[in-house]
Amino acid sequence: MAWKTNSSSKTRGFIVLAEPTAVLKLLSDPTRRAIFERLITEGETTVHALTDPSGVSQPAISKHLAALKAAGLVKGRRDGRETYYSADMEALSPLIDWISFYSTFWRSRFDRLNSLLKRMEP
Amino acid sequence: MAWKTNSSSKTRGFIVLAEPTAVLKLLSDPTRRAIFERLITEGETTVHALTDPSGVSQPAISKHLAALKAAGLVKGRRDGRETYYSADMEALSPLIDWISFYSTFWRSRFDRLNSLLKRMEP
DNA sequence: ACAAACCATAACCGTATGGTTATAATTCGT
DNA sequence: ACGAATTATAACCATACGGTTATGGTTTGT
Repeated sequence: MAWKTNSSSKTRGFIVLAEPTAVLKLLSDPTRRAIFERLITEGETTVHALTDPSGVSQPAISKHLAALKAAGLVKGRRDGRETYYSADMEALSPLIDWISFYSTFWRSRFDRLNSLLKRMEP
Repeated sequence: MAWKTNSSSKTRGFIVLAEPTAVLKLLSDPTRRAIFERLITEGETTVHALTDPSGVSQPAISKHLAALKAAGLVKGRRDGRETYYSADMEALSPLIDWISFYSTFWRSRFDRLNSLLKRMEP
């Protein structure tokens, strides 16, 4: 299998998986994932709206948003003095691909074993 | 939505999601995820077999395995002086549930928007 | 015009984390 | 029986990380 660092795509028949490390690391922090989840469910949201019930300071939120943005998980639109952030679900692809790949791998192993057992039974 | 910390199940009609934080944290480390992937694809594997091409020391591998085991991602079977570890894909459920939940949420939002646009077009 | 609001960044800090070496405990092979 | 092999654990270390306060730059409202 071929591995590529940036995006997930099909090239010359090869299924090229992007490394899910960055996405996993970003989502593994609870506050950061909470921000991401709010952006998914509420759509465009400003920084101070995210800060309000978060329990952490505004700079903390801004740093998390910057990290998420650097990985393409969110994008920010400046409007006047406030910045509207929104989630980009597409950036979850590396993670979804990773899970899909190993789930289907495991599933096919399981299926093979199952059919083997079936063939042995009768 | 209700949140539960341990497992993922249906209780009294509620869909109860386990927190994916632990799984995400464990998989976000490249060497640790590499170990897990090897256990998926190769089945039961000993510690020194995992150590060999890993580039890190045997205690490092053992510590990673202990962490994975604590979260139920792997289980170990002692046989003589070696321990055979294997992956337990079932422990990925919290992560899969999380992705599924937010993917379908996003998908349904998209579908609603799409049908709205369709209704406006003609 | 000016104070307040909003956001990003810098500087700093305590802790978590992933790695190392050293060592102890079993178990295998001869 | 004894040395080698396998694994786990302890002790330690450098760095990464998530948080804080301080501050500066815009933009808004009055």
